[in-house]
Amino acid sequence: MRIATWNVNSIRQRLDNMLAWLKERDPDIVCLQEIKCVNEAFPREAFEGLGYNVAVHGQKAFNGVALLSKLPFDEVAPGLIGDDGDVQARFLEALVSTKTGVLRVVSLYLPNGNPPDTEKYTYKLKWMDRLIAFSRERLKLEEPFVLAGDYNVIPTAADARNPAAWTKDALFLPPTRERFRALTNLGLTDAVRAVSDGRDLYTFWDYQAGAWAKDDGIRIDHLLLSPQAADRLADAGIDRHVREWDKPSDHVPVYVDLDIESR
DNA sequence: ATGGCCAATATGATTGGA
Repeated sequence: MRIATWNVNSIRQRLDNMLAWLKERDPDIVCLQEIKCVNEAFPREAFEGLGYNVAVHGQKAFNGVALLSKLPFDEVAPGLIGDDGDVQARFLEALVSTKTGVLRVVSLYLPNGNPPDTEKYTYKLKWMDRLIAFSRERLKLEEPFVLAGDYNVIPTAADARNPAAWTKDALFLPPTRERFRALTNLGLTDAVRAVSDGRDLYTFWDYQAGAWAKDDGIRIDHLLLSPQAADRLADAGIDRHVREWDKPSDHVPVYVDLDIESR
């Protein structure tokens, strides 16, 4: 079972790249972020033609998350608990059945939070508190559970080429990192870090300032695994070569392989 | 000198991203 996450920065601008990458990596489940369209505008036929079931939680112009799955969805639920007034499309949860039992997957797009001296940062921190509460509840189910997406969190200095450049940024400020640690301290495993100690494990390079050319990247897209998923962890990786393609997203896909029969 | 981009919008300037 291969599960991937990718912030595509507009699904409609990235369709060609997505189809090329799906053919190459052949994931069973894909968590997408920043689709930047309403549900009706999502090009679902392109993915259904490849055998994927499609679930979309879209919004006009910004944000928007989606799930592609070769296994049928048993349940799909948009939105993160804890604030009924939150209208931003950043969270989509689904349950699928495998030969050996259920698998729970979330595609999330955690708020950026910049600039930090504004309500944008308080929204980010509250959103993270809600995510911690949600995860605590789901972990009680003791299921294989993958919480994947664009976290907009640089967990440690080793996750940035130039950590000093990020010290005052919402992605790296201590309250942000504290909450990410609170999340992993619940018992969730950062899949990429579980299989590699290396630097250069970046998932985002800014379009500006020649960041890609200088490999001035950060690792902010993560797959967190429940104990029942982490016990089956076989591999994890980052498809950084996709950043080199024409019309790239500023993020690249990240994937995990679990020893779970997919079909 | 610490820069340079990209996407969506009742668009041609503004907002958001990170």
